[in-house]
Amino acid sequence: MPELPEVETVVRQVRPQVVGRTIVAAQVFGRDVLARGTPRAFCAALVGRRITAVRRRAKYFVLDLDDGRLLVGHLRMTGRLYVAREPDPKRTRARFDLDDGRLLLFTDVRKFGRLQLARTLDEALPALGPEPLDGELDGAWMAAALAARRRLLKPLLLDQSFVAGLGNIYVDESLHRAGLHPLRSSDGVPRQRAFALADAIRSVLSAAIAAEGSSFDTFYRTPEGRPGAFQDEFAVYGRDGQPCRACGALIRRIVVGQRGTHFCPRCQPAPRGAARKAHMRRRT
DNA sequence: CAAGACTCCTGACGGC
DNA sequence: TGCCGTCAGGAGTCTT
Repeated sequence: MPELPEVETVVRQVRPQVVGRTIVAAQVFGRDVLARGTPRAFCAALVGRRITAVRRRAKYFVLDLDDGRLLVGHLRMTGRLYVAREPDPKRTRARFDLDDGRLLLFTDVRKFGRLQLARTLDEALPALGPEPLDGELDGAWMAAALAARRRLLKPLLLDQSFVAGLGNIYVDESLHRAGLHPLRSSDGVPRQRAFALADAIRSVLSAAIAAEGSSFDTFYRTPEGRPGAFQDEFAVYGRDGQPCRACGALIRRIVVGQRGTHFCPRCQPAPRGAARKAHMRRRT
């Protein structure tokens, strides 16, 4: 699903196609496309605006407009943002006609994605943790941040107010690279492992961006229409029952916080009592 | 503060 | 073959 690497790929590929272009018409289709405001005001505010930049914050994409306002969107599960010559009547939730005759489309099969117009990023976005690739998220930061909380690693890393941009796939992959079990408590992580986790997050995300993201189902495609390639490098995600590429033990899948969670029982040793907890969760 | 449940939505998939 | 139940998952909200 679109996480940081996928959104970064979208932004990089859409940017050269729309920067400098002016929106000559805007339409919104269906309910709940907009996180805030009315379709009428949204569309009226966009017509005539020139797009001056395209960027990413966490899993949000941001289009800067020449009047200083921002078009902010989230792809959630199945959203796509891309430039096309022809509309996609079935899935399109918002359509922006550009002055070169092409269309900037926001499509979304499952309709969880949202758009909004804002004057500042702070106005549009909830509280977000640091960007993993901006330098702030280093070993020292991670060690202090983990120690300051008492939460299971898996849901903590999914929490966007802790670290921005990670989703289910890259949390599982990062924990495996760091040798940390998803059910471990954050305050029990040794300092050395916290440093390893910071490194793991950065290296997994960088590798995934280089591969243009992950496509393991029919949903995520780059704006240019290609699947990503990082699914070929998954160490644990979706590999339950298959041997760990590092040690040969069979990858396991459990549910943590209502999320499918994949790990290697040998590379990521369980904390005390974790097996019992997982067992009880499955029974209830 | 932590954590679980629930909600939104629809294509894909397993079972019979 | 075809119908139907179940699942997946980001993030907000509500409850325990």
